[in-house]
Formats: sequence, structure tokens, C-alpha cells
Amino acid sequence: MSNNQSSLRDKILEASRNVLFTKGYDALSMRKIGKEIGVSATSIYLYFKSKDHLVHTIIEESVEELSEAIEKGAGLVTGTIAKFEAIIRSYVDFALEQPEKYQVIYMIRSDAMGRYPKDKFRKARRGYTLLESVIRQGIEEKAMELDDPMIAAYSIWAQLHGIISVVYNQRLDSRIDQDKFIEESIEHIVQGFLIRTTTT
Amino acid sequence: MSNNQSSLRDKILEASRNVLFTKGYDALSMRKIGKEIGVSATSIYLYFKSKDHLVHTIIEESVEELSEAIEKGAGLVTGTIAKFEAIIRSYVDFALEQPEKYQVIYMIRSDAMGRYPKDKFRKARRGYTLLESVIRQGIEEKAMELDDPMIAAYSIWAQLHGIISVVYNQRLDSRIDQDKFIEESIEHIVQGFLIRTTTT
Amino acid sequence: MSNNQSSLRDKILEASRNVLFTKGYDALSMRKIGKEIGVSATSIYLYFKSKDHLVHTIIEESVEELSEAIEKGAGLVTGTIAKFEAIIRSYVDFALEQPEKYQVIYMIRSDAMGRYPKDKFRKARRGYTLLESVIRQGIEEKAMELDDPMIAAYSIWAQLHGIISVVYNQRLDSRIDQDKFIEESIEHIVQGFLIRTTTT
Amino acid sequence: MSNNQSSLRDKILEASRNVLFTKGYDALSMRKIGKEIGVSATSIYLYFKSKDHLVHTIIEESVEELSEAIEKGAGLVTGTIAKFEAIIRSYVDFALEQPEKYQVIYMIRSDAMGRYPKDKFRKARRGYTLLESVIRQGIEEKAMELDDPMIAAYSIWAQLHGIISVVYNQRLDSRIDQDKFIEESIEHIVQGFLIRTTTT
DNA sequence: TATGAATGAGTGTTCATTCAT
DNA sequence: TATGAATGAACACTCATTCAT
Repeated sequence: MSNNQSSLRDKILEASRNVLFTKGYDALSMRKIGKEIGVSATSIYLYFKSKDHLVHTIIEESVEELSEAIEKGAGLVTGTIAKFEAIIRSYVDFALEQPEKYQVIYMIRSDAMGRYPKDKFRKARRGYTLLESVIRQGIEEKAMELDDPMIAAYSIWAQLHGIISVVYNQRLDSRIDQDKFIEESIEHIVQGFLIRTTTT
Repeated sequence: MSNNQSSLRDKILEASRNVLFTKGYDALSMRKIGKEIGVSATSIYLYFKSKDHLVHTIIEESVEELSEAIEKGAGLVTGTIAKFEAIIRSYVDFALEQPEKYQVIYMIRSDAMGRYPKDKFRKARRGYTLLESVIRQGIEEKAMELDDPMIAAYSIWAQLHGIISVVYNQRLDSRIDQDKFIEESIEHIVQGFLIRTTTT
Repeated sequence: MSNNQSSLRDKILEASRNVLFTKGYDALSMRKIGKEIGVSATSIYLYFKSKDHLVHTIIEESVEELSEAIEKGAGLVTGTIAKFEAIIRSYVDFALEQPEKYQVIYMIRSDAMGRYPKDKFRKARRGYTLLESVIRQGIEEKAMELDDPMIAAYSIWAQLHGIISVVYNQRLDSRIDQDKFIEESIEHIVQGFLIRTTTT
Repeated sequence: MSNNQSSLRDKILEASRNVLFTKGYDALSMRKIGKEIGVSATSIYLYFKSKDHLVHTIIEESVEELSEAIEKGAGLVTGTIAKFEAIIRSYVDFALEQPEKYQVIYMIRSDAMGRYPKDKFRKARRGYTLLESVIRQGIEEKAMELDDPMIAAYSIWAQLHGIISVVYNQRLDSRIDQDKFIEESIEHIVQGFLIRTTTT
């Protein structure tokens, strides 16, 4: 059925994401994808006209889902600080709940793949833009003290990414509890941007 | 002479680091390394018994240098906060001044290379241990308020790594000035860990 | 309708001839033919049971058309020498006016394609037979002096083919005018077979 | 020995020429060449950096040998007409004695292979230039009557090529004796260019 | 009549590695 | 210490063809 048709395309995407996540970009080969889902490598070309096309599709979809997750998370709360924290939380949650999709976004060296169309990366910016505007709001409300909201947005995102990638790459000391590490890190990152009012 | 012998080994390491940095792990081939330094690919096997061994060595040495840089930086100042900031600064400086060596430490997926012996990663811990002890001191001196110094140390390191890798992977918006981004990010990260005394 | 049916078959033949002419035998692929005429590759198999069959058909039809063109040309004039020249002229004209069809006849190595059935090449002989009989007549009329009319017929044809294929394969010096080359070559070839009466 | 080293390169060239001659350009694959001489396909890359390089080398060498053969043949005789005939004879002899080398020169579509460097085709012109100058001499000596010596040279060459390629492609009627066909054809071609003095 | 799905064989090429010298 | 020769495995991709619909 038409159900089955689209199913193979999805299986390919899923298997690819899986290989990408567990073995890395360089280990991603048409043969391996095919083998993983019990299909000839050739068949993949029925759905994606090249390896690049396949990889681009995967990135694009992941980027889109991340953007959506962030927007959705931000939409659930009101209040500047609450939105600020919700965005951060949504970002981290997406990374934790959809590791294959999250990893794919960052794992790939821009020059390793046939140049990923620049404009597709623009899409990824929706999250930052939202975060930036919330920060701008926070400054107006005197809840944050910052030089440059855009830099701040990128900085937060970079710090979060650092936290997550350390976890995924298993570089943590084995005595450290992952969840605790993440929670405390988020807290510190957030603290780094808020004006703390002393509770005298 | 034995001078020349070790010299070739060094040339191999240097060329490899260079390729690793500019082209990525997958582009690292014995042939290319050989060509770059005017030596047959086979000759590399006289110094490294496999590609994995070569890469492991590179990582190991880079890790060692990073540790040394941090220790040296910390040794130049006195005072807890000063040491705290010196460690962070040394880490970032190493990353900025020796990009090939820094990148090599993180760029490589733990499984992309024939499993990098776990115990070699231990060495990387010297930096954290130092940072951790400084943080512990900071807590005692009431300059920091923290749950777990080890987690804090790893968290700082992860955040810094996030900042640096974003810069290296050129994911910043083109309107952002790199230096400013780094400086402000460091400031925020540090602020996230210090107790701020209100200027009443 | 049956009108449409034969139409698709013709489209396939035309597209194939076109690819064959412009890109060569190796570039002829079922997929490409299909794409060129907006039809699936599979559909071609409804009309031709294999790529070989398709190619054989193309050759066969071209050979038939060439034979017809020669017979028609010879039929338009009377007189032995006139017929002789008309045959040669018709051959060359066909080659120049229907390059795809002409080329196809010779371009394909007898073994590159699944052995082209020998008996199909017989058809190609109608032209030679005609030329041969005209030559025989010419000898009787003392206009030609020849050992073996069959050999002469094949020789003329081979020489003409040489002239044409050199032009088609663009091996001429760029300073040479193609038309002049062809005209003068024909003249020389004809001269090579006629008895020249001295103009005392 | 060093004898063996160069020997493999030669074997590759020979095997390639052989495949080219018997199966055609499209059938030439690195794997097939390797199999033919009992060597892995990979090994060919030790001597030729690409398939194109290999094919170019083959063409180049064949072209050079043909030029040499013609020059040598022309050098053995004196007298314009004798030289004229010697050139033609040398050309045909080369084609008959070294069929693989001869075929290779003409078999390959200029666009099928990675564009064969134009200047290498210049080399092929040495033969024509020589023929052209002999024809020019013949005109001066009133032994030939021609419009354009360059066109004449190319025309002769094209006619000869037609004769030879017909033989090689086995398009002759089976009742025709090949040697006789060639001899008589040459004679006619030559006659087409000479001024015949009537034996009154 | 026409198609989309699927595949095994084949293409040129690169790679890490071994071995004899 | 250093190398050139050699190779099997892998890569992305194309092809003619079959099959079920």
C-alpha cells in the first residue's frame, strides 16, 4: 500500500540517523544503510537521489523539529523569565529525547558533506531569534543585564551544546550522575545571565 | 642519526594534526601524510603500528599539552578567584592558540577510531582535578556556592568547550564578532559560578 | 489507440538514435531514453525485449532506409556513368542529411552489442549489389577498367565511408572546409575508377 | 628485477590495447585489465594514475609509432611518386601489422574519454604534413593535378582509413579476399590522384 | 498499455595494510 | 631505517532487467 511505500523512505531516514548517531558521519554508507534495513543499497536511490540529498534531508528535518520543539515550549508559558527558561529547557529536552536528531545537526562538518545549502541553515536560526527577542524583553524589564542580546543568545546556545555534547560523547567522569550534571549546568548557565537580587 | 629518527616521527605527528584539523578524521590517510612530508606511506608504520595508534598518540600528546598549559597558567597567579579565572583563561587560550591540538582532542568520535583506550583519557583529568580543587577552595572561602565541585568543574569545561566549538565550526551568525563573543561568553560562564555581592 | 502505440515505439527509436548519435553507444541507457520521452524505462520493454533488440532494430531500419535512398537515387537517372555517380551521390547525401541514421549503421562494434544477427547485415547488401551491377555494365561499356566489380563496389563504399567518418569524428584540420573536402574527395574516388580519355 | 617492474606496466598497456581492440572502449575496465594479466585492478594505479591516463598513454604511443613508421617508410625510397606510394604503403602496413595500435587511434570517441589533450593530437599530424609536402612536390613535377595539397592528404588518409576499418569491422562480403581487396583499393586510391599518361 | 519498486552486477577510485628487499 | 609493489575491502553511483500491479 501507499503506507508501505512511504514506510521504506522513513526506514531509510531512521536507519541513517541511527548510523549517524552511533557510528558517525564517515561510517554512513549506502551499503550499510541498506543492510541495516534489509534492502539493497541501490534501492535507497529510489527515494534519495544521492547520499548528499539523503543527509541534507535528515539535517533539514531535524533542524525543523528542533525549531518546532522550542517554539512549542516557549508557547506554553507566559512571562519573560519563564519563556527564557522554557526555551532553554525545550532545547535540552529535545537533545535528550531525540538524541539522533539532535546530534545530526551538529555532528556534520560543513565541508565533509557536499556543501549543505546555506539557506537551509537559516531555518535553524528560528530558535535563536526567539531566544534573542526574549532576552531583549528581559533587558527592558531589568531582569537581565547584557551588552548584546544576539551574542547572548548564541552564547547560551553554545554553552548548552557544550553540556550536551560532553554527555553524548561520554567524556564525563564515571562518578558523575548525568542528570544531575545537566540540571546543575543549566542552572549555572541561567544564573550567568540573570541579575541576582540579593535576598537581604 | 637518532636526531633524524625522532624528527621524522615528529613530522608525521605534525602533518597528521594538520590534516586532522583542516580536513577532518576521514580525510586522514597514510598516503596523504606520507606525501605531505615527502616520505612513503609505508614508512609511517615504522613509527606507528597502525593508523589508530598514530591517532591515539596525537590525542594523547595534545591532551598532555593542554594539561600542562592549564597547570602552568594556574601557577602564575595566587588567590583562589585569580586561579579560577587563570585556569579558564588558559584553557581558552590553548584552544585559540593551538587549534589543531585542541580540536584533535574533541573532534574524534570515541568509536570512529579503534576504541581509544579508556585509561588514556584519564590523563585528561589532571586539568579538571586542578579546577575542582580550586572550586573547593572557593567554596570554603565563601566565594562560590556550589553543590558539587566535580560537577562544577566538568560543567565549566563543557560550557567552554561549547563556546569554542561553535566558533571553530563556524556556526556563528556572521554579524557576530568572534572575539567579543568569546570574551562575553567567558564572563557569563564565570558569573554563573561566583557569588555576586550586591553593591547596595 | 493503435496510433498512439506505434507512436511511442517511434519515439523510443528516435530518442535512441539521437542519444546514440550525440553520446555514443555506451551512453545509451534505458533510463535516459525513458526520461527523454517522458516514459518509464520499463515501458520500453513493451516494445523491445532488450536493449540489444532495440539497437538491432535501429540499425536495421537505418540500413533499410539507406538502401532505399540509394535505389531511389539510381532510379532517377539513365546511363551507366550517371547511375554510378548517382549512387555515390545518394550514399553521401544520405550520410550528410541523416547523420543519426548513417552513424548508427557503422558506429556500433559488432561485438559491443549482443551479436547482431549476421543475416540482418545481408540487407545492407542491396546497395552494393546495385553498385556492383552498374560497375559491371561500366566495364562492358569500356568506361571502367577493373578486375573485380564486387571488390570495386566494396572499395568505393569503404572509401566513401572513410571520408564521411573523418568528417563526423572531427578529425579534419581546422583549416579545411568540410564541404570542399567532401566534394574533392568524391571526385578523386570517382576518378580512381574511371578510364580517363586523354584530351589530345 | 627492474626488468620485471617495467614489465607489468607493459603488460597493462598490452592487455588494455587488446581489450580495446577486441571488445571496444566501453568494455575497457580496470578490473578486466587486471584479470587479464592476473593482477588486481588496484595495481594498475601504481603505473597509471587514472583510467584516462592509461588510455591517453596508449593512444599517444600508438600515434607516435604510426608517425615513426610512416617517416621510416618514406625515408627508404627516393623520388616523389615512390615516396608518395611508400607513405601510403607504410600507413596500411602499420594498420595491418599492428591492428591493436592502429585501431586505438581511431576507435575512441573524443568525448567518451576525459578530453584527450588537444596538443597530443598534433603529434598525429606529422604523417599528414609529410604526405602533404610530397603531394606538393608531385604537383610541381606535374605528376599530380590537385587543387589543395592539404585536402588531398587528408582525403587519401580518410580513404585508406575507410578501407582498413571496413576490413577490421568485418563488413566485407565473405566471398571477398581481404588481401586482394586491400591491394586493389590502394591502387584505385593512388590512381585517383595521379595524372595518367595515355599509352597511345 | 504502463509503471514503480527492487536488485545484482558492474564502474572508477581510495584506503590501510602486508611483504620482500 | 626506508621503500615500492601489491591487494582486498570499501565507497558512491549507474545500469539492464524483472516483477507485481
